[in-house]
Amino acid sequence: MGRSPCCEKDHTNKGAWTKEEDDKLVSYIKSHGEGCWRSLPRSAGLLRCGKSCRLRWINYLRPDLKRGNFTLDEDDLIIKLHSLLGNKWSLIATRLPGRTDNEIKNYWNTHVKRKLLRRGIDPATHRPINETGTPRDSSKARETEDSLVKILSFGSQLEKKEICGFNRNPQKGLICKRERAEYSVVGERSLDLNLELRISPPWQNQQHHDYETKLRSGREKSLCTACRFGLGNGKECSCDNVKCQTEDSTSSSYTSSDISSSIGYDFLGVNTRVLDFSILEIN
DNA sequence: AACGAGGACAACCGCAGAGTT
DNA sequence: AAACTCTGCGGTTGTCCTCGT
Repeated sequence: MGRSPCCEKDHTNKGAWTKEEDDKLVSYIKSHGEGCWRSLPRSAGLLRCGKSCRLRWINYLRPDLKRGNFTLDEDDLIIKLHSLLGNKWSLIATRLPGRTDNEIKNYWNTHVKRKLLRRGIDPATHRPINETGTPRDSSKARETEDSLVKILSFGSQLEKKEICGFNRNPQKGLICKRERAEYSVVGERSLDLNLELRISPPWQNQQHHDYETKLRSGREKSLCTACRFGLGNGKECSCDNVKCQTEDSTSSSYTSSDISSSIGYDFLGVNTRVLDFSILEIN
């Protein structure tokens, strides 16, 4: 049984958006908010597919979008993130405020790829083009694997039950198969790695910086990570967040001790307890 | 001025995963 | 558990623009 189409294709416009359509979409979302893309076109009086509306809003009309050329910093960040994450454009976009995954993908395909090729670097693997052999074949490969293990175990001491196999896919970069990646946290943080890439949701950048600044100046009380992630559980939590202590968020299955033990080693923006290493797959 | 090649980027398509019934 | 819906993602395509000849 096939899937039903997301919209009636006979009665929808396609192609470039007109100013009128943009205005309709913007004013509708301003008054009703995002979401329910399927019904939005009809409600907003647009002869467009819901997917098309979503794309138009996310990639072009959203007010927080940063237009204009990519800066050198953004350029470098994209390259670094791509070497780690591969073509995970949405994930990369979360680290570049005001940039969309589509924009970054286009930028990568039209600028960065060429730039790397000019430097003699394979944009798919981030390794010199003339370098032969798979990572597994060289000492460099071992280094690569070691660094990924360090990344995976960032800030914590992990008991490495079985080192997972690292395969390099030309399209997707390093792959760590989940069934072979079994780690468990056995102690406090021991590694002090500065990986530069502290991947987290975009809002965390400024918020985290502000929080740390306030903390240092004594204007902010310390909070457990559960509270900082909005997962506060009043029963177990003993941090300074009053809201955290009084709210009975029974919906959360994570205790504050679970989460506070994970402070400092969030990866990909998700607490390691929330995103267990055993299910982490980079591909 | 006309044309073609290549670049830039907006938009579309198909698929997968999560959520719902 | 299965069927279905909705949303988001990544790859690809289409169109417009710029530049060189």
